[in-house]
Amino acid sequence: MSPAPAPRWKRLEPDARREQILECAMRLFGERPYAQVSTTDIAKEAGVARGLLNHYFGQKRDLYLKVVKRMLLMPGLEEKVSPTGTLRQRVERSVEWYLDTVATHGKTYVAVTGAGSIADPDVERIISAADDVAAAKTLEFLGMKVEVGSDARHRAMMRSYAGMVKATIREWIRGGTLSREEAHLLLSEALITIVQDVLPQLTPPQGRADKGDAPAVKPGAPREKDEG
Amino acid sequence: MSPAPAPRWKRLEPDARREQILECAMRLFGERPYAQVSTTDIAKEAGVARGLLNHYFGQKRDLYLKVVKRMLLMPGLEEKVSPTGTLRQRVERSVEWYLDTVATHGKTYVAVTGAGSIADPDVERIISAADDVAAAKTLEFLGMKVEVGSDARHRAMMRSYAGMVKATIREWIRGGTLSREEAHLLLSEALITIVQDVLPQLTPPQGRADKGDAPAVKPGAPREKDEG
DNA sequence: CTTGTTGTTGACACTCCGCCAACAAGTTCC
DNA sequence: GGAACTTGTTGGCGGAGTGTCAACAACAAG
Repeated sequence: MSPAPAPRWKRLEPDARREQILECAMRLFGERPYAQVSTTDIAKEAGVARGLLNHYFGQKRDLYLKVVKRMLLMPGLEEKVSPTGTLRQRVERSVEWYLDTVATHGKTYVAVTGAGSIADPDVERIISAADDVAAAKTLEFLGMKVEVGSDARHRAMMRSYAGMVKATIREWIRGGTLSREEAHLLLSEALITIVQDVLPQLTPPQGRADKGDAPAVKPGAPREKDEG
Repeated sequence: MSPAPAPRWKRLEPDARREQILECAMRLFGERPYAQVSTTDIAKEAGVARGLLNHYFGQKRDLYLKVVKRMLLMPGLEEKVSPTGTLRQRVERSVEWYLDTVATHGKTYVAVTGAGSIADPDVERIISAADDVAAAKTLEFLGMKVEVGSDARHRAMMRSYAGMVKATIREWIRGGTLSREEAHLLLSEALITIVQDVLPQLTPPQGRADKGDAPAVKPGAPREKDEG
């Protein structure tokens, strides 16, 4: 009889194989830090040869970059909530949405965004870019669209705020030293202060204006809606 | 003549050699991330054999731990400023002092504390402990000494705030996307909000108190400007 | 079955790290 | 001054991890 070739390994489409490897890598990188995950581990987890990782993703760092990108790819904020209500209400909905989104990713989000990450300019660039996108969406949702002159500093301050967001989520997810309600409270109050008190104090690009002189958004009097 | 032995290498006291190696390690770890600094580089920089690093510091990670400890060893806050004046004045002096202290360390501080660090539980533990010390000093200086019941959550929130502090300093030191004055503004306003609005809202250890029950400052009723 | 395409493998070479026995600089004692 | 001892220091060995590449095998087409 024909001795049923009994293939020693299965042959997959490049996209399917790529996806499978990526999922295994995401799982392992979420369990332990970058340096503790060897390419051999990932290959064993995926049931393939180690060389295949390099074939599909190049260097180990490139594979990690793909994991980070996948992890930071979140559904848009503007699709879930509508920019109505007071500034406080919108801020609290934004924070709520972000905590919900992070909760689904859990440990991997903390591992990817936290200090427990790889020290690499490319990784930092990607995370920073993702922070910028989230910051822009949040600012637009909050009705803080301002002129381009001070946009760079606005984004810088939102990146600073993102640093607290990550640290807070780490306290919440990992050790449970903060409850979800406490994290929500902290992040909401801080964001309100930044949007309402700090950003308007920035001196405009041309000429100096003292505190509360002529900011794009006056403190305590946030504009209602300007996106429609 | 006596053939001048011509020693091929110099013999140092253990403490002196340790210090010399540590300084070289601090310099290199400040220039590029952990993984990019090989023990061979440090040994070459110090002009010693690579094995000597292991002899004095154990593993490479242990040497990095020493660098982090040295970097986070800062002069005490309470010695420089006295806890007088309004809350805002004390907060601004605290921030001022911290920015001054960090400015002297510069890049290395950013490299050690930022996301561009090693992913290691020990390192995180040390950084977290240092954050706790700084947070405790700051809270005490600000006169926020509270009962031990909610102390754990206070420290957790201060660690969250520390996340923003590091991110802000990174924006200031690295790219210069924020000026020192802007960093000062952001960190001061945020710290005031946390100390004044957020921490008092924490539910006491025994029994729950709803929002606005008896906090020091009610949410939604922004504080009066106490700066002039 | 033969041929061709290409997803996949296994081994080789290189780098980096921890370990350790041997070595030498400096000290003490005679 | 020289011998013996202490100990700071070296250099090489072996293991682990990674990138590369030619050869192989699974599958499709002729």
